Amino acid sequence: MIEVAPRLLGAVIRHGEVAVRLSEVEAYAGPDDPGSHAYRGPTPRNSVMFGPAGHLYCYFTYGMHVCANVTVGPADEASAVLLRAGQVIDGLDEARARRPGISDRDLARGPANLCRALGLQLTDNGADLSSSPITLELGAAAAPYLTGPRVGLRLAPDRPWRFWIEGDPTVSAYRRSPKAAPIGAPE
DNA sequence: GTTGCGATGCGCT
DNA sequence: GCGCATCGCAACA
Repeated sequence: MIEVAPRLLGAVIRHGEVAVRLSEVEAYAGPDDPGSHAYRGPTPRNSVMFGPAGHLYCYFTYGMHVCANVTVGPADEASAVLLRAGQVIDGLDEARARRPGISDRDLARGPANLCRALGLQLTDNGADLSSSPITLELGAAAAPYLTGPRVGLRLAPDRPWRFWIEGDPTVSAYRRSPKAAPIGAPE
């Protein structure tokens, strides 16, 4: 499933008028990954992760933000890819209206911002990407990409499971969680 | 340019 | 009750 994550780079997620070409994603590998929501087994919140691939897992965090993942593995693997950033390539006017005062580059820069630009909400949790108003079109060819540590996690931040398109200005700034262990510390 | 911190509410222990 | 896969602003360099 880690191999699948970079294939989402360059893919286009579309919700109504607005489309975003993904420039940055982050992989979460189910029950064996301390950083994953699925780490402690199925709960009502993460149940979509334990379902089939090709569905949207949306969750609410920090009292105000929504983030979105795409489930990618077999149902029992509970793996998903967090959509971290991208470029708005369609529906620019609507995306701007949702995020007044924000530059075009930053409209979908960061996982919560991406959801706001696309208009994704908690009610979109579980959406089937093959038959819903939300669709995902995979890119024809993989873009050159880089990998590095994951953003914002307290646990297991150093697994190099963040993927981004080299040189793309819409990739979010890397910030390590202040509560994460020092770089290179054992998990 | 970077770093620090408050906002805000739900899921889980 | 506590922690959080975040963001944006204020302060500093």
